[in-house]
Amino acid sequence: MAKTFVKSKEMGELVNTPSWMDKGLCSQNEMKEEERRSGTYGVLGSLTEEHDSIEEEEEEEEDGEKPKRRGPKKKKMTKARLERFRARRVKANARERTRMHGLNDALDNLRRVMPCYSKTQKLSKIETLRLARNYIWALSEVLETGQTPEGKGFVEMLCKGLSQPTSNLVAGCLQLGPQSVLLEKHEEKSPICDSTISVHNFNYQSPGLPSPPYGHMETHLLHLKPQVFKSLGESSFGSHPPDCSTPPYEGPLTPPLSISGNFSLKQDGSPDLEKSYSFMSHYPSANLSSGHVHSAPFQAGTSRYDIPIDMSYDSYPHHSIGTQLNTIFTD
DNA sequence: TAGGCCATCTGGTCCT
DNA sequence: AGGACCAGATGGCCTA
Repeated sequence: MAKTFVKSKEMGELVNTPSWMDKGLCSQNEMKEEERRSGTYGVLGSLTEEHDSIEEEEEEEEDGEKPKRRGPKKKKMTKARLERFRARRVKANARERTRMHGLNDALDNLRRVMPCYSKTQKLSKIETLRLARNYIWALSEVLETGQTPEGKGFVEMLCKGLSQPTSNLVAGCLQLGPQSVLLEKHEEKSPICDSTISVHNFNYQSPGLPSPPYGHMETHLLHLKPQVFKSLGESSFGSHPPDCSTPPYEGPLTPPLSISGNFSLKQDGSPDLEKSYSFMSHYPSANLSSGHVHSAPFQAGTSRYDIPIDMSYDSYPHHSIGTQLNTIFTD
């Protein structure tokens, strides 16, 4: 169990055993437990030369005949200094924790405005960033070319460079019709068991949305100028896929689906992030029992994100999406 | 059990 | 001097 204690490269020169080893502890975790018990969490692990120098200092005080060292004299680490050092370290640890929590909160906020937000299937950090990049890129394409975001190319763009599970998740989310208002408690339920899903008709009419990306994929498009919508017809993203320059991870592209989104709007038309729904809740039990449920055709059954898909869309307000979906699936 | 993901601690560096 | 930021190390948890 005891792992080799490897300090960072700078600390690699130290030959002293770490304090938690001195204490006969098997691991840093045991050390942490010890520190928690003793109220010195984050302190015992901070083996430093300063720490060592305390003992040297005490030795020197006892042994006055020791030859003096050359070079810059190291500051003596008195007990008071050590206490200050420890206090500093504890404060720094707390700040670092806070900082990382802030970073994680920001990532959570980012997840919420992604087209496949789900509390039950959280995207990893790296996948969140990749999807965000793709999302920006895809929406930019919509703005520039005026092409429909309902085409396969759009989903291809979103999934570019994503891992297979994330691609499944995104595709699973986007291939469903625009229904939205789902309370958070629904998100905790299994889609199979959830029979209380309400469908919200999506007819948002413009104006004062804050800067994107807030809301549903179509909500984003409502920011576009009317002439852009005029040209929304058959998707042609697939015909000239934008150059995705630098994904460090080039996962396989997944077959595209149609899109919807996952945000609901408040009465006044502003996005209601609190009610953003989970993709897991997209599947009304009526459809699940009506024989229209299929697995997503992305290595179905091999992913933990595999989800059932209602291909009929009979119950969804946007029949065009359902029609397009059927076309895509029958390709 | 291996691998992915994550939280935390830590020391170094840069900036105010 | 102290804080922010960063990257390396480590161990826990979870899943295939």
